[in-house]
Amino acid sequence: MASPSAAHAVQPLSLDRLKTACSTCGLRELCLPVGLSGEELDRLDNLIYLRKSIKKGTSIYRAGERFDALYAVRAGFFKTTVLLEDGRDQVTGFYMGGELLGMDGIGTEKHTCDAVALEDSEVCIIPFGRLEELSREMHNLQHHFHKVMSREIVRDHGVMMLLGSMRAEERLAAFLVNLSQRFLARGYSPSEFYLRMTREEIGSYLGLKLETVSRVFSRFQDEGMLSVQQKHVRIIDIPRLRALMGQRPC
Amino acid sequence: MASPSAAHAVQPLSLDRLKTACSTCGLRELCLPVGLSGEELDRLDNLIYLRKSIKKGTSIYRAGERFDALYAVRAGFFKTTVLLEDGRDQVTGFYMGGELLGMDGIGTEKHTCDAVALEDSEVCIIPFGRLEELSREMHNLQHHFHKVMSREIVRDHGVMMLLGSMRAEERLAAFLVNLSQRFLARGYSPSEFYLRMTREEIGSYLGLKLETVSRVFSRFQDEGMLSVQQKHVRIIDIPRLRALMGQRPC
DNA sequence: TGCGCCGTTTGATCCACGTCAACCGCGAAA
DNA sequence: TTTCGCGGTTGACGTGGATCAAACGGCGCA
Repeated sequence: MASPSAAHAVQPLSLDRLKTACSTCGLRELCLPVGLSGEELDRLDNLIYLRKSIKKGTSIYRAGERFDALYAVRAGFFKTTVLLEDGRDQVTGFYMGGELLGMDGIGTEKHTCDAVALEDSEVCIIPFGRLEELSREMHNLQHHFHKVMSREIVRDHGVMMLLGSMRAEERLAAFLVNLSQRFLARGYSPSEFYLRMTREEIGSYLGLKLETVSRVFSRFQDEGMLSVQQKHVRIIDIPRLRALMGQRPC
Repeated sequence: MASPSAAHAVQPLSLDRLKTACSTCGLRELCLPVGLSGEELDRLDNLIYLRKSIKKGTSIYRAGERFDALYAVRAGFFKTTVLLEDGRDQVTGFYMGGELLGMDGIGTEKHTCDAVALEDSEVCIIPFGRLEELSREMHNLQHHFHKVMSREIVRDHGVMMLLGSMRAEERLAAFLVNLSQRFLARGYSPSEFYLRMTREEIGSYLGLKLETVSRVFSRFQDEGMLSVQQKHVRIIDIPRLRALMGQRPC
């Protein structure tokens, strides 16, 4: 249903444009526009007018490529991976609607990881130079962008904690609780969802082998904490899962 | 010895002030002022006029405390640690001269880790609100600050890689090579230095137990790659150490 | 409808690192 | 100078997760 203010927009192009805008995006409360006023939103809309479809298995950018934009996930699901010279690679993050990709590239002007779609997806392109420009004029935007970067750092510390001092069960529990919360924030069920990534990708992110991930899933299921079949997960006992992720080994 | 330009500054306060300024700080090429012109540097000096001494073992800030400033290490050495409810804690980083601490706090306005001095140290206080203000007016400062945050993210990805897919020897090699480079960038010897942290702190950072760290040090020494006694390290074969950190297990 | 592939599950075995314990050595305090 | 305590080293042993291997099952494609 078109909003009253859009009713007199007669050109299809204009309508398309409207659909692209942050101001009408369902994810604006999770994404870059958080805290912006109506007028400010309009200015951000002028900056973010390009979108791009990314087919499953293809990448937005790859390590080594020139950095010049950030990407906001509009729809779909992504992973980022870094790789060592010897071919080993590791998943460093999973990204869903409203989350920002590409901040790793600012420091060196080159991307340092690959951002790969785990399903057919769509991203909004945020030219970084213009974002800096605009955030020089818009206090709120500037501050919110700093918050987003800071949270990425805190998230990474959480993963370091997980990789450095948690056992396999605790890691998977933490992973599932985190996914659950993020689905909830996006209006999806926190207790029932489809995993977009393989066991191997989960393992890579958690510093485990796929067999271990599979075994821990089975153990959780045996203990009645959740049910899994393939990529479909239903969490039955979130409190127990949550308790597990901060518990001593013995 | 006072520099010629400071010779006619008669008030002790003024001299003190001069010593505090970024413009005369030996670390300015590594720290926040990177890329600033003379006039810009002066403006930054007006912002960063407070310093603080931190005794060994005490902290600049602790998790949960209100965030309102960043801290640049002027002298000394720090670790940051996060802790789980159950008491487990983990070192998330080591910081030396010219590096910025506290960016984790921006996102939630509360610090999320403790920043503890590993030796008597000194930090410059950078009030964050004023930094945002100034970086709205100064392009270069804004961009450099974004780069610093981005590099923190990339550094964390490196640690995640290390924790998630490297063996103990590779981890310690990577750690030593990293330290070596950072000492070099600060004009110290890249091949001979004193560790400011204990084996336990190294282990915590690398996801290993102190005994393992100790054993790997001994193994490296037996193989002639370095010599260690207590906290004194002399690296004999950097190339071999470097080769080790990107090698397959077998 | 049947075939083949890839992701997953499960079992048997191995090994890198953790755990537990003893001892050493340096530096601070008495 | 001796003592004490903490950080570090080293050894013996245990174990969580890796590795190797086999089989399953859902899905795309012929």
